[in-house]
Amino acid sequence: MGQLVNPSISVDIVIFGFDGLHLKVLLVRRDSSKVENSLKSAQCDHKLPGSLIFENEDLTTSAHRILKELTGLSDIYLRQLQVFSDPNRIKRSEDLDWITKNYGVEAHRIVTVAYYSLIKIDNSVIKRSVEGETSWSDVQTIRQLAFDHKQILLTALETLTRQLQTEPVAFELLPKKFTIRQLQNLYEAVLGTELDNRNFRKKVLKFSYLIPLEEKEKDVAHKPARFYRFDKTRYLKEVKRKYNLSFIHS
Amino acid sequence: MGQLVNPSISVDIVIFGFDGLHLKVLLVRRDSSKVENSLKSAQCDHKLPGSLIFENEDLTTSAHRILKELTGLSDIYLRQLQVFSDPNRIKRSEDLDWITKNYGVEAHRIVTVAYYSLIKIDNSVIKRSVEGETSWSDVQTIRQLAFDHKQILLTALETLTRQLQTEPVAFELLPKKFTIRQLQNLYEAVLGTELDNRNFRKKVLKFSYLIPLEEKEKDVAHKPARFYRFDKTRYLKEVKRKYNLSFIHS
DNA sequence: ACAAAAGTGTTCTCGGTACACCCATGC
DNA sequence: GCATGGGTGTACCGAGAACACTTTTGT
Repeated sequence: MGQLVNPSISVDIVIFGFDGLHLKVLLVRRDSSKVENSLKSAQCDHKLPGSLIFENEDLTTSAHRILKELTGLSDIYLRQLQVFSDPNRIKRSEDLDWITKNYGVEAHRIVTVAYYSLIKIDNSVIKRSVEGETSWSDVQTIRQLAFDHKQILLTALETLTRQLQTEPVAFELLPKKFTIRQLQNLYEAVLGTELDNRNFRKKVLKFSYLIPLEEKEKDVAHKPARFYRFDKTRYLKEVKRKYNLSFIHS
Repeated sequence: MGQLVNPSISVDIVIFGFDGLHLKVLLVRRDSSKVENSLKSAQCDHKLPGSLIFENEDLTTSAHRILKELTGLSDIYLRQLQVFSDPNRIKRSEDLDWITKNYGVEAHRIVTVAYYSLIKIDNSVIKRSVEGETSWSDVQTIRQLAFDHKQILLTALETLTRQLQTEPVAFELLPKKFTIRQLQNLYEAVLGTELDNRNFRKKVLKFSYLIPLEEKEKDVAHKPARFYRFDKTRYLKEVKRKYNLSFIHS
């Protein structure tokens, strides 16, 4: 690496994606070949992407570095989640061995800062070098993960659910052109409920920042759906307008 | 201390209080006597309470330890805010000197985890040992603070504003018995707006978890106001009820 | 012509907002 | 009796929820 590594602070990232129907997380397979007794942890050999940090970098920079190494992309939605600092969060000796051998530093206790990130699956050409090591898993089917990563994932899910209801983060997960149905599917997948299509449409089509395009679906065996795109500038204007208005009321 | 200190991770706490009219923060005065050139930083000699962490403690435990040392209280509302990790957040050499001399460890770069905490000012008998060193400051009047603590304070304020509108945290800042007017003053102070008293009452009195008491104000030169208390159990029930109902809708 | 999903409108309820006056107390 | 802040009610408006049928395409 050539840079000074801080042996007590790491960054882990929950990277969400949406395939049109299910919410996915990007996981990496731990290479257990360096550690004996790897069979013991056979069922736990997936973890969140992450890394120890360099002494001269901001943690957000670390997180972006990890994302870049993994996906090749650099302009990605990223947000700090929270710190996980239980002194026993990495307790099993194989886990400590794995870290020591993987990073070449003597690891004792590691405090990790969790981030979560939203990416458009179509964009994310997972880089060749790590292919086979990384995979999209359906969030609903994940049973366990290495370290305390399951807990981190659950926290990220909670945050995503909340965000989705208050901020326009959905569009980070959808392709640039999307149909209203895709948008609704995303909300239904994350919130775990069914939504009334008529009311959903009525609601989202009121937003000035949802721009209808001329383009429509093709080769589908039903009435083709119109595509829309998200206009960030208009969104910011709309938020500002509401904010201003809220000062008139008391 | 007798315990192993981690020299690269600290905890800082924004402790909010409410005096009935203004929102306050608890600040500590830096003892600059150990550092030369202390005059240079005369205008910056207040900081948030904080400390480096021990290797064997969870960060929340660290934060509670700091609160206990400062106020003598242990059952206090505490919540993680976020990490501040700019490699240059502590850049001035006096600052580094101060840390080194204060903690007796060689400090280079410190990543800090900010917490925020809400306390009832009447309860908080600031412990004698640190009296004179700590003080409640009016949030609106604070101009600058040591390190990046001003920025941390602003982040905490934002979070508090948001929380106040979605969770019943107001009651952590008010005495156990309070009047509706006190509650309204708190909202007005934090949100920075005036609220219509009739509508405010109508709204909050609908909550089943706001319990009217028989007791009223005394010795006031106007109609005495009734006291209320917050019932946490009922709050949780009400939340649960709403949550269940939200599954009926779609 | 039929299957399959897209797209559309109306009614009702409820929460939020605007707004003005009487009430209990100390002095 | 008057000054001071506590406490109350009504009318309007807009957002959310329930609910069923027509449209466009491929086969």
